[in-house]
Amino acid sequence: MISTKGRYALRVMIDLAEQDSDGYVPLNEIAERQEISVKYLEIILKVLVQNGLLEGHRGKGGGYRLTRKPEEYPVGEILELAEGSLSAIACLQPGAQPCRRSVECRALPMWRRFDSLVRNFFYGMTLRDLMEDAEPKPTVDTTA
Amino acid sequence: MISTKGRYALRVMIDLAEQDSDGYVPLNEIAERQEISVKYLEIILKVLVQNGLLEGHRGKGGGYRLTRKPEEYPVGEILELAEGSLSAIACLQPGAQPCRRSVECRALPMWRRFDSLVRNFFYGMTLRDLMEDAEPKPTVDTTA
DNA sequence: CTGCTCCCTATCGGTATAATAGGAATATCA
DNA sequence: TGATATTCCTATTATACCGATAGGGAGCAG
Repeated sequence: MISTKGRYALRVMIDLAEQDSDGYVPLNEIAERQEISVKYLEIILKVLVQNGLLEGHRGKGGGYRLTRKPEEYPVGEILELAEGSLSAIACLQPGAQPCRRSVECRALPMWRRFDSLVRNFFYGMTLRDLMEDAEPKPTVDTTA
Repeated sequence: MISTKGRYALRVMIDLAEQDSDGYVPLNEIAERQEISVKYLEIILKVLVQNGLLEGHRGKGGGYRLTRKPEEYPVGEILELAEGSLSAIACLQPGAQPCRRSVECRALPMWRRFDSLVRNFFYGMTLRDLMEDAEPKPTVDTTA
């Protein structure tokens, strides 16, 4: 289950990518656009800054900005940092002590395959892809 | 994140399938084999019984048994019942009121694709597949 | 030095998770 | 009839996580 942390993080990153301003974008602008509390976003963005995905700048004229081009951000990286982990199964959490029953566990191979599937899905997609993923605007006015 | 409910439910189902006894298998036997508390399993199995995936029989000689052949149980069905939902995203939970931003949400198409991926994965696999999924025993003694 | 903005720590109510507990209902068998 | 085995039902608990709020400190610009 992907929580608001991952989803909000992604929305902020997309928002920043779409502004494509060279300068810093203050968080209150982003928060307003995305309709999310500034204070909550601060917490979420913290880990992204610490890991170099974002650069934060204090003071007047400060804000956040991307450190890479959108196509260089795998979605999986953002989600994994914001969520803390992408593993859907406790047994497969990095750093988990291997469960005693792993040898005989009939389900483990499936969990592993699932884990790969999830990882490949999210790491095979970048911020850029999401930007282009916008619902196509209808060329004909459907309100007619 | 798949919790113990889903994982335990699956292990019990596999256990039952592997016994392939025509009769009822008492839960304490399963619990012992699987090293899970009987009382906790009772709770988990309840919903599987209510939905007809298992049949429970009380009294001496009672227990649980499968109501179908293993190949007729999609893994997804078991997980979805035990977990309550398979949706990884709150927006896509069945019965969720559509989020106000769904039209403009850049991430939504990806969440939808992810949801399908997960569903197809788990519904495209049956208990039988898991039984055959056992780690192949090494033919050469690797402890040498 | 004033205001803006990120940064850090703490706190909180609510809910879910992972159990545990006690007993009621039901079936079997002697 | 009664003893025993088993599922079924309801309640309770401790712990942790989620989603968010709050207050203030640190740094930068004008």
